[in-house]
Amino acid sequence: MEKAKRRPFRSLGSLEGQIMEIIWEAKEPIKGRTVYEEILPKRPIAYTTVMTVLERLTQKGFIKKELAQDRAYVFQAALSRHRYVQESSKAVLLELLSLSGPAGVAAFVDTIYTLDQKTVSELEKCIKDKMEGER
Amino acid sequence: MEKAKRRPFRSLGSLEGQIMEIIWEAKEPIKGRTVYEEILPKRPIAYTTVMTVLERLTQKGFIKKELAQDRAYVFQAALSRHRYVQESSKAVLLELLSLSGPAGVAAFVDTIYTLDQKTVSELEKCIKDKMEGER
DNA sequence: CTAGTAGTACTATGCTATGTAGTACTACTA
DNA sequence: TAGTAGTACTACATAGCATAGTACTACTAG
Repeated sequence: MEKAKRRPFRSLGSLEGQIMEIIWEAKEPIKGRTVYEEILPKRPIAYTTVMTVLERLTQKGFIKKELAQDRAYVFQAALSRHRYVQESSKAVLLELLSLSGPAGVAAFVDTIYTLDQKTVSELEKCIKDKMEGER
Repeated sequence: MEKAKRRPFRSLGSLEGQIMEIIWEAKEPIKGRTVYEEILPKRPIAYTTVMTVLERLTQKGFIKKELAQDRAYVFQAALSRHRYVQESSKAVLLELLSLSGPAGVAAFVDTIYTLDQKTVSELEKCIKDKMEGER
């Protein structure tokens, strides 16, 4: 029995997400030690825990690690935040489509409009640009 | 340390989803046995497995069960497919917003346009209606 | 009225993802 | 050369999900 994984694109756990945040925030490659220090105030966990998660994120392809001069590895995003959002969006959309077709996606859009006005405006602008670009 | 569950709205596992599909498809309350029979061709699992999942879905509030005449329970959706889509959409959107603000949602919308033309058209129509309704 | 059958409830097992962390090995530095 | 920082390896707990067996219950056909 194959196990129809419902999401080809795996989403992140809370610690993983927090760490990705830090990595995205840092424009440059960042050391595990630094990630650890930044996360400490918010979440008192061990250095090795951070390293473990960093390793797992690397395996999952979310970040890349590279040997730096001082033999410490530095990590950087392999997937920009933007791209991550896109990928996960796509996964969700495809799920919605398969679940209830265009109507499902429409329901989604509908939901967007329940959000705050500012966001909606930005979206409209974005969509208009897009539409103009297409035709 | 509290564990910041990243999704207030829990998504469904593959079997769970498959079963919800069947329940949504059936317009009327449906018996466990029937669900079982419908799922068998696609996924050869035991009757009790189906019942277990049905029970879990009930506990999670996705479906309701009711005693029928012949002492068998019948199940029906407590959440319409539409509503489910909306709820999960909202969860995703909020996640996107917190992750990268309106730009994140925009990236999402962007992604919509990578889908097939038909879907996009439907969406545009839907959005236009919506916009007109608002102002 | 009794045996079989269908149904439900309860319980259990295995797997995977994730969070968490300890320990051992390595190499630089004071 | 000893201590320190870094990495790798291993381990353990928990939770969610898929899966299913067993025991108990109640209707139904002889």
